[in-house]
Amino acid sequence: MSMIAVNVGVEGHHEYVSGISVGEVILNVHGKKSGAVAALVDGIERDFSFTLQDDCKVEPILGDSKAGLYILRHSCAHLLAQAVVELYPDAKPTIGPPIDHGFYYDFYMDPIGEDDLRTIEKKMNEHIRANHKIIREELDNKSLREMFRDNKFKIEIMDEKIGYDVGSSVYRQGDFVDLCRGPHVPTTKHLMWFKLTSTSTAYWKADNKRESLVRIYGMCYATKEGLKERQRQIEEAGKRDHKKIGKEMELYMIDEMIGKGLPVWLPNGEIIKSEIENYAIETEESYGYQRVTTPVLAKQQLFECSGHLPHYADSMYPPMEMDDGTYYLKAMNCPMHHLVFNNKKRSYRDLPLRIAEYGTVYRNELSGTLSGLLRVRMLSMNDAHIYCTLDQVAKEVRANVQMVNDYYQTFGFENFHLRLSLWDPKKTEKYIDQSENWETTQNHLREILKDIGVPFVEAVGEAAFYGPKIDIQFTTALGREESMSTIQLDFAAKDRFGLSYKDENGKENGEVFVIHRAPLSTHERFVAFLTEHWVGCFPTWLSPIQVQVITISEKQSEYAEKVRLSLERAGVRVSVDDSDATIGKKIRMHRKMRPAYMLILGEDEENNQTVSIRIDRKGDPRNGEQCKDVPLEQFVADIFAEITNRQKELSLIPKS
RNA sequence: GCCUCAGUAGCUCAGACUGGUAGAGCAUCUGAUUUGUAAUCAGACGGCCGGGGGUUCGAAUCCCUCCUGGGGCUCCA
Repeated sequence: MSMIAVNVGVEGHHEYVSGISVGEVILNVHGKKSGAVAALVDGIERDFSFTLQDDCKVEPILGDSKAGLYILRHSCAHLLAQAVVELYPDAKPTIGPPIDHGFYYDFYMDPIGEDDLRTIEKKMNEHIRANHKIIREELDNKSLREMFRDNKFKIEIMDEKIGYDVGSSVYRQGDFVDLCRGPHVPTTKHLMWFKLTSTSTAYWKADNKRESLVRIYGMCYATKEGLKERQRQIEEAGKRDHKKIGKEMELYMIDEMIGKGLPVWLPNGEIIKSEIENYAIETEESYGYQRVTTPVLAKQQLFECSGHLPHYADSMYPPMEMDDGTYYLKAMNCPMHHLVFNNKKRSYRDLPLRIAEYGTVYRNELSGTLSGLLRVRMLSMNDAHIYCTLDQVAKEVRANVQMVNDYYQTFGFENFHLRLSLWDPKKTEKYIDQSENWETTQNHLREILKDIGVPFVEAVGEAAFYGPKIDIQFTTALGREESMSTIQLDFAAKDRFGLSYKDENGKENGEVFVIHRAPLSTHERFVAFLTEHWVGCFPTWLSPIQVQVITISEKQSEYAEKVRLSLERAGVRVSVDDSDATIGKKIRMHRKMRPAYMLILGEDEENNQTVSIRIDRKGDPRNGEQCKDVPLEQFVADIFAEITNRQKELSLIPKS
């Protein structure tokens, strides 16, 4: 019997009999309650049953670590499949991966509803109580194919990922067995803290020409607290929902008579949108942009020229037949801006030329994807296109990354990262132009990003149809990632639109590169983000109601009117409530509209020409903070400064 | 578009499973009250129960269909 030396980390080296399982080693070193679900043997994830033959290094993978949760969720997906095939013998399991906050499993079966999820959960709990061992088995190719001969999806997976020469592993728990490379938790009792969350459909291989599958989502954590915490997070995100807050604050409405995905900006929302737009105009003027306005529709020929019709037609509203041709609503501004560029002969002295537009485009997004202001068919934005030489691209991109940083600073966004979005060379039909151009432009952008020195990730298949992009990705309250800003490099427009300029040598030069950029997403989406980010408690400069005046009794109506006038003269948005309701009632009524400040005016304030400032808006942790006896003149001057500086915090009441 | 859940007063929601005269709170309006920091009292107004069709003596309720909204349809053994 030979012995092996196992490096168990801080505990040093231990000697064991060769052939011992890694689970036993972990039990020996870390005890029963270690919280380990699997192990890292020489850096490779292994089941507890993995046997050690030689000297090696062993580390436990804890259930609440990132890798541990991944294994837990993967195992929970198997448990789900076990319950589903037992309850629905005809169901064919396909794939069941762990995902960021849980897992899912896709089945080829008849659709099921929410009630069925509870039945499945019960069955899963039975198997957890039975505490099945989860056993790994190695099979050769032939036995593997024999075992799954009734499941064409598993066979297809083998054809693609395993082939015909080698075998692979399966995992068995009770009567259930699934093709899987593992690793898994040792027994089903580790999967106690799970919950099935929803069901939906997905296509096999995300291909809508293939079979439609039933997808079941769930979440799974190592501990009760983990599960509770996630449920709390979901609940918290619900409170931040812009659709709910948007309704309370009367920011926007959507009416069936107008159409889905076509929001109406109500006065309060319009204020926020205009403030953002004014800020953008100011910023972009300082960055050397010139503004234009182009029509919302144009002839078919324009969109054929731009490449929209061959590559983007599905996302455009259907054509309108007119006596002089076929018209389309614009889905993007770029083709018209290209024509602006071409409107006169350009010299190298004109470059870079930055053309901006504050307008609205219309896109026929799939009806099922529409959601409040977050996904709409009417997109208002501060759009712009930069026309420059290849040499100038780096500087322009850098300026744009800088601009995005400026904006995010003002809006207080911290939870974001850059993403280089590349094309998918396997799906060339989705994109225009030749592969050499894609490769060189992508490399160019990558170099620029490296040179700027900001961290970024790369994503294949996320490019625009006309070129690669730098996207700024934002993480929402629910932990989901959304694109917020985008900087896109277009190498195809110059040929399609014949863009050119007279260069320093007096030659007509056609090497005009176009940068498409939208640093603030669309106004619709951006306001949705802002609303969620601040729970509707906007900084003063963005607040639809900056000051809500509340009188103690109707005796102060006259003074309230004076306060209103002083504030309005300073350009402050103010609203007065001098009704005969009690003070408590009035505060309660107005907090839902989330004014930046409430001003309480009573006899004392009137006598001394002062105001009593209060913060009270739904969802604000500073609620109830107040500041009495502030001279009216001082309040007006201070709030004017706070608004003009676009301050993020309410500074008129010192933070306690 | 596809799957799933839902739609009742301006808002938030009962009633539906088991068919029998549509309910509550808030908001609004009218009185009373004149208020000191998260709900003063009383009364009134307010509904094609999302639309259409069906079953039934009778439908908010059961069935079909359409519309609108929420969630999902990106994560690959």
